[in-house]
Amino acid sequence: MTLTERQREIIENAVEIIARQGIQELTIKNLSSSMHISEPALYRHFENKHAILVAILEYFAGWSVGALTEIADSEAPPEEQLREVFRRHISHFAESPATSGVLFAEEIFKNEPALARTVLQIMATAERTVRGILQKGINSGVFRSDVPLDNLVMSTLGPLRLLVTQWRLRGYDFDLRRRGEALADSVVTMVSA
Amino acid sequence: MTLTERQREIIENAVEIIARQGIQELTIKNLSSSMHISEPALYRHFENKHAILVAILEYFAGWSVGALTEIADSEAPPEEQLREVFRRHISHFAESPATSGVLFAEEIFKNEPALARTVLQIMATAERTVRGILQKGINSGVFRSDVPLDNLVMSTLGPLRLLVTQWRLRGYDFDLRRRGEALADSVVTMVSA
Amino acid sequence: MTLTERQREIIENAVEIIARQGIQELTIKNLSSSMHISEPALYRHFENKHAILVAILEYFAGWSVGALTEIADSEAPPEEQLREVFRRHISHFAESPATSGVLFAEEIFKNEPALARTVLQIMATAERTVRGILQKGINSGVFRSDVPLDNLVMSTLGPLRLLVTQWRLRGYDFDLRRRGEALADSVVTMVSA
Amino acid sequence: MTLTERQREIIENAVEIIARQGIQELTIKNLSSSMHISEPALYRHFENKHAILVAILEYFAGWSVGALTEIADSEAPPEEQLREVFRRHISHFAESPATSGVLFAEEIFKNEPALARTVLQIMATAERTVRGILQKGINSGVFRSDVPLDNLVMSTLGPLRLLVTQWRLRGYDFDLRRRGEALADSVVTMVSA
DNA sequence: TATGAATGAGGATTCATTCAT
DNA sequence: CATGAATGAATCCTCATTCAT
Repeated sequence: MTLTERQREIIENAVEIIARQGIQELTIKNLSSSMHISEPALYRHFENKHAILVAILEYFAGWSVGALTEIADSEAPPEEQLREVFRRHISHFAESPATSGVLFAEEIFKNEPALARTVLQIMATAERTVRGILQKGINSGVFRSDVPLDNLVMSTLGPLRLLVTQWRLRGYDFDLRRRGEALADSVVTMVSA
Repeated sequence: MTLTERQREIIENAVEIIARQGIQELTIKNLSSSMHISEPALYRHFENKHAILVAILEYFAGWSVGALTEIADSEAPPEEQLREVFRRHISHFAESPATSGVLFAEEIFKNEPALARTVLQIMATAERTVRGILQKGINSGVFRSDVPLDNLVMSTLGPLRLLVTQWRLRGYDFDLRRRGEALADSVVTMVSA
Repeated sequence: MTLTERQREIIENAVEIIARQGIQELTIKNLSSSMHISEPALYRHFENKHAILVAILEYFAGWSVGALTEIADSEAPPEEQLREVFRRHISHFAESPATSGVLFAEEIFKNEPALARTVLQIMATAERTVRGILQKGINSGVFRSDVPLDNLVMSTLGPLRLLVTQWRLRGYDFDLRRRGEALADSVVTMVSA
Repeated sequence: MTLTERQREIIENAVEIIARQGIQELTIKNLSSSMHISEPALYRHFENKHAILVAILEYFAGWSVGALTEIADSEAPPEEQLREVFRRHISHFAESPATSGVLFAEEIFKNEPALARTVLQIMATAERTVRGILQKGINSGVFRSDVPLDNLVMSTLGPLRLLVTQWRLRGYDFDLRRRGEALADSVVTMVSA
């Protein structure tokens, strides 16, 4: 499912629209006009609107799985891996703020069960990876064991999501990297034994 | 801004639709037919669709502020207050699952700046209250002081939000109260000195 | 077809709306709310909207026929009678500017043949009266006889209508009486032998 | 602001509808069905209904300004120019009776201030041109000087408007050209010294 | 590869009117 | 005499999509 150059441009524009104006504004008309092409032209590149949404999600799924796998497979100690989970996500969002509007906005895909499932899978992958990291840390005694692993996972990903959500809702008006770094420190501190 | 009986019914139906099918499906047609009335009939009770969304948000804002104020004003110790924040929210969602789809789904109101602002205010109120509780705990030495207060707040509300989000996305397929209680315990543990 | 007090109020309000906002804005809702009553309440006084329009026209027809007959039956010399035609119309409009918007706005009643006919009758009555006055003047040698009577009529009523139309379109921003008086003088001058 | 072929067809149909049934019947549905296309198809050619009305007015404004300028710039003597003003307008209306319903029906555009202003401008242009012609005639001693110029203008345009209005209201049931020619003669006679 | 023109379905909203109270 | 609640029909307009070119 590799994308053509044009397809990439399209989903970038689509993401931008979703981020800036919400999904309700992601219409074929808006999308095509943002690309300075005609509406039918879009259909040369994607079968229909659904296919565009699918591509958006797959794009993120690919990035997410890739990034998380890389982290989990690294030699770094668990605390560092945890920090890296924060760092990678936050870097990604800081570089293309638009994406944050899509990745954490599950509502968007509610109407389309197939997409909703993909979203859940992306979330599940992230959870699984973080759980793995935490488990390693617990085993090695770096992370606390007085809290159920599941809740430790929530306590890691929850704050990360909330930070990004607020950043987005507030119009990207604070320094995400700085706040993200600090939050990662705090989370690691709280998670540590 | 007290609602008539009929207005309450309408926003209940609207919330239900948003929760079950997403906002894209909150159309005047769907809403009116879910109430077994004609479309124009809705306009006797709300000036327009926007007014319905406003009413939904105000309804939640009212609930939220009320609940949080009550907690903060209680005599309970900080740990207990924190647990109560979890309990109240989770009770509310468990009783009317539909509402969770609205309260944590900021995306919904993206198109309408006035509504987006209200959402931010609701979030801000929650944050302020939790910050107050945490501060009290820090002062009394119950909560840890080695983590910036802001991040402590994120580490409290982030997991709560994430839990509810997952519950919703998974079709309410787990026992929110039990998981919520456990999560509250964990969060309190992690936040404690 | 005598009107109740309430009916008179209603048609006055209706005329006001037509004058200020155009017929497109003459809706039952606008009309009832301008009277601070409910919509169904209007139906106590008029069978339907059509009946309101009929009443408006009959109201004007009555005034117009009355005024013109009085003038034609007076003992005044033709020039004076002609000036009186101007004066009476202009006084009427100056006193209730709203009415000008209805009386000369034949378009308004286009959709309803019955009403269109009434409008034509009102116009025809005015023409007939003016023709009579002019004929008298021609017979007595005061008015010129080198122009067909029909055209003399047009040259009398045409300018009057145009003056009122412009006054209305320009938002009643000039002194209708003064301009009307001057115009009457000019018309009499031009019509005189 | 040149129109495409299709746009011209649309405004011709729109004018026809206004003329025959009144503006109240100029709906997107009526207009599109009169063109044997679907409603949305119209929106390919005009952004919205307002734009259609604007185009109608601009079309007339263009014609009107053009015709009047041509007349005023001609070498013909003032009496002849005055007659030409009548002739050109009347020819135009006789050829496409529909247009008369729009050009002299200011009420139509009442709701839309922008359009109302355009109507006033068209009227003002006509007035200015006729005033110029009359002034020339007065200067050269052909036209009378015992009547204020303003009123002379009213006495020229007023009858012309009234004639056309009556023709339209009576369902185009008399020979406009013949009556127009005769009226022009009469007006010139009355305006002459 | 691109587009101009078109469309069926549906969007929110307003209309005049009715009816039970 | 008045109203709150309701409605069928119609309003303008937008949607994703198609098709001939």
